Amino acid sequence: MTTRNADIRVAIFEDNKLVRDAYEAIFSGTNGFACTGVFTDCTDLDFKIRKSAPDVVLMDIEMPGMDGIAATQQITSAAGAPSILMQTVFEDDEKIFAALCAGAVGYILKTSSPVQLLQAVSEVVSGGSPMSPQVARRVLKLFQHHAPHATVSDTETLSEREKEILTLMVNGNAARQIAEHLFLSYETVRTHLKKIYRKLHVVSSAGAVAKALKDRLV
Amino acid sequence: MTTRNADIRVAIFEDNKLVRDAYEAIFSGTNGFACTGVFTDCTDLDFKIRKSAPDVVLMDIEMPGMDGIAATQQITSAAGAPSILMQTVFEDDEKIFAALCAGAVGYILKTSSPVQLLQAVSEVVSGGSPMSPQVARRVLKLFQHHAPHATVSDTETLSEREKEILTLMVNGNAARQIAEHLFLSYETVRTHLKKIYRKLHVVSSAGAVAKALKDRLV
DNA sequence: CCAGTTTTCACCCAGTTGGGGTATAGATGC
DNA sequence: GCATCTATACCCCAACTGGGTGAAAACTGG
Repeated sequence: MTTRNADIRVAIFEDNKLVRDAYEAIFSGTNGFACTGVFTDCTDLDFKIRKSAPDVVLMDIEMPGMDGIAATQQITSAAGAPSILMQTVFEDDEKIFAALCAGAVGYILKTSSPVQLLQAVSEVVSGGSPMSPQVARRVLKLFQHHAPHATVSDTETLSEREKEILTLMVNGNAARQIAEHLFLSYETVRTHLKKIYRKLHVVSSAGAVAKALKDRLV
Repeated sequence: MTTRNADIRVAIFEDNKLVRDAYEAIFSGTNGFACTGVFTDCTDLDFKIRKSAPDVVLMDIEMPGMDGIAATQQITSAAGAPSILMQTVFEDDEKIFAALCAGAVGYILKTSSPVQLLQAVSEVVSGGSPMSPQVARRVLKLFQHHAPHATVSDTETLSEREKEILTLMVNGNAARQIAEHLFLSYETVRTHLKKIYRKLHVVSSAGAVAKALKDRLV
């Protein structure tokens, strides 16, 4: 460490100058924190990370060139990588999902106060994942069912047998295999399949499988 | 509503008497909150929920008889169900995962202070998902681990064109439709499909769709 | 007991699918 | 330049699929 042992080393990736300067001032001017790098984009990303050797990277999710999500993926793929705290102006389910999949450990809004920001970074260092309860709820929603189309009404019109057959289909079985598996005649399985297609408003096995997985019918 | 309009109605499920009484005291004795039900177990669960009509259910994750996870599942499966805030003594990855899958919207530790507890319940009501940064990190870990199977190696062997065609298939298109959509000949699309099947190790469109969705290839 | 639903099975038929070839044009790479 | 890859396109053929119709057995709830 080149800084005092208690200092948390923070690197900032942010394309907006006003925000960038504000962040730099906050971390540079607060005891216990050190701003070891301020960057406007992700070119030479590996070099910038090595040079600033941060404990925590504050990463803007939207940046020109390589965006924050791609950068997060690249940074976290290395061994001993720093923790990455994403920041965004507005919650966007898809982006949140992508950022967390990419390996970000926390998520804060740009509307957070300086105190909240410092606290969030501290929490990241001590092994936490700070995020606003609102963002946490969104993450949970994605987590609970990545595609919550929730066609409950349709699910329930499917009989037990039909769900059973749909499940087998999702697991890659063709009509003939399903028949063998359930000790049914091939024609019976086909009859079931036709009814399933009508109920799900699809016209092919591929469509049925897609609907089953997207709507969590199985 | 039988209570003042600003009051948040809370129902408590907790088998330990000391904890139970403490919680009741906290919610009964704080302005803006009303404790509308205190229960030691989940027998007659539906009745207890209907009777107490809570906005938020504070649910112990471990209880004799039906545990808090099963109870959460039952409660959230009904329409217009209350939000459920889980509480536990110690973080347990599996239990956290199960509880959130069951539909809990938040998660707090029993070591939380009364103020934190009240704040957590308030956050639930206003659409948030309160959880300690430590718990959030665990959720994220499970989330990152469970959700993105990301068979990157296999995905990347699919060419851009192949991914494009696979996406169209997932969206319910047959070979003929894909051909029209991409201004390709029917036979060309079929050639692509055959290559996709070989790469994904499947033998049908249904299998390809299942793999694409399960492994998030599209 | 009767009506309705589910489950089971069968046949017909046009169209599609999956597997196997073969081949040409363009891009990439050494 | 030559190898390789990708995208494009076509052919054959057996098998499967999806739609329709019909019908019997079993169960469900009045």
